[in-house]
Amino acid sequence: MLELAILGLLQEAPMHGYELRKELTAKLGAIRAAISYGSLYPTLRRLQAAGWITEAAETPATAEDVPALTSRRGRVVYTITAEGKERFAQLIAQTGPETYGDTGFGVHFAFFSRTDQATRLRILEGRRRTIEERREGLRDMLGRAAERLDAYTLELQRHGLDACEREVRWLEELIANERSGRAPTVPPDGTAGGRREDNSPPPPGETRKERP
Amino acid sequence: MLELAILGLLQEAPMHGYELRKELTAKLGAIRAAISYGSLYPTLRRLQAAGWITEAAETPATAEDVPALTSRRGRVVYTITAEGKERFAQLIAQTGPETYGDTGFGVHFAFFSRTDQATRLRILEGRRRTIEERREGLRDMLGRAAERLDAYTLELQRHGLDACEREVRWLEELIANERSGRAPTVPPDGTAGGRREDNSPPPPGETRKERP
DNA sequence: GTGCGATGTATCGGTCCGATACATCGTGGC
DNA sequence: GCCACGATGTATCGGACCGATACATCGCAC
Repeated sequence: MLELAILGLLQEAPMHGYELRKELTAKLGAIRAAISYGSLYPTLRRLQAAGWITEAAETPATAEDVPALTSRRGRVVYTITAEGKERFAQLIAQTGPETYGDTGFGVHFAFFSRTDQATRLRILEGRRRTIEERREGLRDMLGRAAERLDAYTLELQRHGLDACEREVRWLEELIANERSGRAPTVPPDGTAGGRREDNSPPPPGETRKERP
Repeated sequence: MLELAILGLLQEAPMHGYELRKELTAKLGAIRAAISYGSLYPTLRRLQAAGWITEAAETPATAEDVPALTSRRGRVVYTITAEGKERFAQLIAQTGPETYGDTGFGVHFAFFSRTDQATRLRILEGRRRTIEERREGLRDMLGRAAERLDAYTLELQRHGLDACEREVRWLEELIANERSGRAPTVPPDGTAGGRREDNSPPPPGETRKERP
């Protein structure tokens, strides 16, 4: 998962580790707290060994001015390679059970603007399936096995069930939007929408289902 | 986390691994999919080494009848020890940053009926604090940094923000309930509430805020 | 001039997961 | 009669990821 996220971010611009972590946190803030350096650096090492990214010591723009006295050490900038872009394309397109888990889905979704529509639809429907199953499990528990559990556990299940139902509705909306060829929901004032680089869908619709 | 959950479940009854996993899945179904054997067995080993649980090969009740021919192998039953109960009490009472994360909070909450009220309140408030911070982070992102992110990422943030707001409200309710000395919300038909063993709170109130 | 928070790179031990392997049991179909 | 199949059951291995920790630099406020 980290691999996919790193490759995706480096595709936008070369970065050093610290920056990468901040961008990662910004992009995935909704699904995970903050990614640890204990994961980040080893993964960068691995990606580099595989030839998907290259490491370059930062050369200050004004290199001639201050040759080597202040020395400006550290700051290793990582750049994605052609093979890395290929790898990203492969990872982003391939779907499996882990694509539908909480983290996997979140990461894939965060890069939906680089994903073709067929894949987007496949992922959204797979995720819906997964959540529906979780929901049924919770419903069963709250129905049949309720007397075996204490009041707090039951309340936890109820809250979880609520979240499942809510997410299924959210996914339904997204799927409907996707099928109609529209971009995802756009905020009321309409001034959003990131820079368009490669293959995000044509966003012709300005419809926004109001959220009261 | 697993350690706490296992100790908590074995306190209700001795079990073998497979059963433990099922119970774990039932109790924590709302917060995590299903715990892996790759975590369960090593943890059981660790708990046993620490003297918190004991392992006993299952002796069939009708042991004399079928002495050793069919042999009935496998089925190792784990039982919690006095030290284990002590350890559980210690783990359930101690709070820290990891107590307020998604998984940590879920596990602690699932054993709230074995937790004293002061600790319950501390955990609920800590969790609320954590979610409020996550919420503020998402709000900032959707406000200031919105133009840097694509439409899908923004939609993900919105959904995350929504979930945060919802959870904060849920926690507020629970905190209010806790302060007033009531048990957690009780389903409308009122036939719930697990067996009462040690220290769950006196549940005098039958009030249930209706969920339309 | 000095302390302190942000920036920045890096490792280590430990927890947990996913895949895999293997054995037993009951049940239903042929 | 028998056998395939799904549930029950124990177990290991490699890998992903986290939390704590260490250490160095930079800019700024006091």
